[in-house]
Amino acid sequence: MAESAFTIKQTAKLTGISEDTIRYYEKIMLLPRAERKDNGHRVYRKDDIYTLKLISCLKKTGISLEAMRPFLAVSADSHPAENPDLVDQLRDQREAIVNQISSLRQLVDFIDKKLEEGRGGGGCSEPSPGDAKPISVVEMSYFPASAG
Amino acid sequence: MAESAFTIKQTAKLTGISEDTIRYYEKIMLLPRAERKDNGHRVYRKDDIYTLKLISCLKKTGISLEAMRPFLAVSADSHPAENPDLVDQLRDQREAIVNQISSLRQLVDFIDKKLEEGRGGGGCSEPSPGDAKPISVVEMSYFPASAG
DNA sequence: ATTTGACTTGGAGTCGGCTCCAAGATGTAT
DNA sequence: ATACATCTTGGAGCCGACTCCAAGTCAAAT
Repeated sequence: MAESAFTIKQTAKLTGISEDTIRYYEKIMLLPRAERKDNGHRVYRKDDIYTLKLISCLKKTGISLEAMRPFLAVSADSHPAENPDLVDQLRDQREAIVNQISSLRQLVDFIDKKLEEGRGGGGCSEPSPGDAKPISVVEMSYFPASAG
Repeated sequence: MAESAFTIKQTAKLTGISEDTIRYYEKIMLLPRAERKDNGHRVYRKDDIYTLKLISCLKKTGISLEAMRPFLAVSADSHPAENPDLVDQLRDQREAIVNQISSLRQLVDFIDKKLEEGRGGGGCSEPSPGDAKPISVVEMSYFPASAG
């Protein structure tokens, strides 16, 4: 019968996202309106837990709630390839994330240099629009490139 | 004499950070109080430009202004190793960033999978407290690990 | 002398993302 | 019956990071 239903409290505990925040996500329609019991209480299922965990995962990457929508849409939709808009949004996100990764890598190098020695600078340039190649940040200049 | 001095307007243009934002950074003391001319106008030098570019770089990684302080301190301080607090903060940041990178990598995999096929899930687990090993995300389960 | 422009200050407003609260409905335990 | 817990709703408040504005200063151009 009841295929694993959870209260909002349990859901919060399972996902590490507070009850208030879960309700907030529903309010801003990041999540679909949750199923209700006769008394109006929200009911969550496995899939909802999964979605919330996905959100929590996306949050770790630092993206905004708005930017998450395509991911959640594509996660719900089992045939994403049929939706060109979605595919475009995902491609854009992918690119943004790859860039972010390379900024972060350079930052790690910057820290390592600072920790190992006591001098030297690191910078962060516009990642070349190629792809995620192993960048040798050690060779980077203080002033990467001036913004036009 | 004047070793390359810039107005706030020029600085904003050079760094891609708005004048208001630069003043704001000074107000919250993310930046040291800028030198002033006789008329009270701010003057910026090469080093200040560099610092602002570093901030802009740090912002790309998604860290908060508060979290930037150690970086800016270590960047200004030429002998960071002598300040243990700073070193600790940097280590913590390094760890956080490495974790963020692995979350982001998994996300890229998630997108790739969604784009290539039309199904499957990706998740994002707690990165094992070892280090940045090449994680084969392809093998990840839908429900990585429940939060205690 | 006055206008124009680049700047100063302090403070108010905005937006995203929560977080907290009060009032009310329902469910179970005593 | 009454107390307590668990939920509901709507709305207010908070924090970070800006962003905008009004009033004023100063310097050069007309």
